[in-house]
Amino acid sequence: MIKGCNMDKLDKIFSSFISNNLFKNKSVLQSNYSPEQITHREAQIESVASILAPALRGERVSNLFIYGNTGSGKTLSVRYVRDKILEKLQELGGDYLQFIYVNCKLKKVADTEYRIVAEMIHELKGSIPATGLPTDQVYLKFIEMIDVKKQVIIIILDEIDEAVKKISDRFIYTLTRLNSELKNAQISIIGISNSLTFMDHLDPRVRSSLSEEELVFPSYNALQLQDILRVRAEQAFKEGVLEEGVIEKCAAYAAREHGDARRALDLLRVAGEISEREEGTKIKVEHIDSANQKIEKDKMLDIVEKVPKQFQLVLAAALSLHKNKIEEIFTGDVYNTYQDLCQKTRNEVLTQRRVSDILAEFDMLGLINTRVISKGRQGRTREIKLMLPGPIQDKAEEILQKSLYL
DNA sequence: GTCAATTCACATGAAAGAGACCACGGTCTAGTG
DNA sequence: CTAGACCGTGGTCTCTTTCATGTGAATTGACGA
Repeated sequence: MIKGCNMDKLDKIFSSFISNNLFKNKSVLQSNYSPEQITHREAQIESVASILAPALRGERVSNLFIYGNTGSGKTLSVRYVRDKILEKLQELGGDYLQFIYVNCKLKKVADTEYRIVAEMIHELKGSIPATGLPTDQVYLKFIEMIDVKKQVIIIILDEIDEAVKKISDRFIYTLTRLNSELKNAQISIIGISNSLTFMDHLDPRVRSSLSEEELVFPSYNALQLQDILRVRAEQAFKEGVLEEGVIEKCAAYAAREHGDARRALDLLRVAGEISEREEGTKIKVEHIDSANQKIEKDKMLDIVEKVPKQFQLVLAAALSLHKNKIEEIFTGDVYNTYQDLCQKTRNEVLTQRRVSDILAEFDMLGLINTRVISKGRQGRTREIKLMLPGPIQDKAEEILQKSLYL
């Protein structure tokens, strides 16, 4: 019935998209892009390179531990050095050096010791079932694979703090001790972490072996962010698309978030997309603001939607309490409301212990903000504040209703 | 009024269970020569 | 004789429960001024 009009509209959207493309090459702004040149990280790259250089002679290199805030170029720099070394290696015609890159934060990878080792085997082009084998079998297979010849293996564990948090530091210990079981190959580990305090919680033995060398990546300041953005923007956008002050604003926003360059690039990209959708020909300063909001919003709603049902129930309980204008929400209140909700929707009721954990996880995800307070004789509890801004709240409620009632 | 003990309502930890998934090896079956 | 189907065992993973211990300040009640 509205077919005709619909088609016209779609047609318009498509054609405007084609004719009015602000981007020259959008992938430059995506987070997995590796640029030719890395701005403002020369010193760190040199350090990494000089630490890893002995590998080119087939010698084992020191374990290296790198830390710095998110988006300070850690992963980028390490990958850059890796690629350069591999290039050099090819020039020399050697094959006695291999890198294994594992990002411990990716959901399917992290979580367990088993999967991290399995992922390493994957990186080496081996195959291993996703589950079903004893963990030591997996280690055995890994050892078998790398010990076939004399070679240096450099394992890059990105976001290693996540892995240690989930598992324990035992697996790093096992990894460092693997060398004694190897006859031919040698292993070195590069650990990359966002958390500066991560090291403090480690077993001293692990700590000393992992941080034979240490490197800090300082956060970018606003000026450095501007430089980075300029270089990328030039490649990403067509000429004259960026309005005056856009880069500066972008950099300022990101600098506020601990100088997160990834964030800055995201902002710029999303701003471009927004402007494009509005069929504008320029990216204006206002677009950065909208982009900032949109990124937040998308992130949160995404979580609301993807989280398991029990989580959604808990969130719905907290949300309804909040809607009833109850200023101070505590764990007990949420639990009671949650129980009612479960009965209404015929869902299983979990124990308070579990709900407490779920709330803690929401805190981690940033949907709520909790603070453990003691109310004296009224006991100890979490004080819960919802972190969803108004318009997002409505959307979230919509999503929750849909997935809980239907 | 002051001080230490009490007490609440959870937080936080550790361990273990349930149910799903999976690999592996052994056994059975049907098809082939 | 052999390939494939089928089973039992033993392993992991995730979510959850059970049991146990910890905790910070309002409250209480004894005490002394």
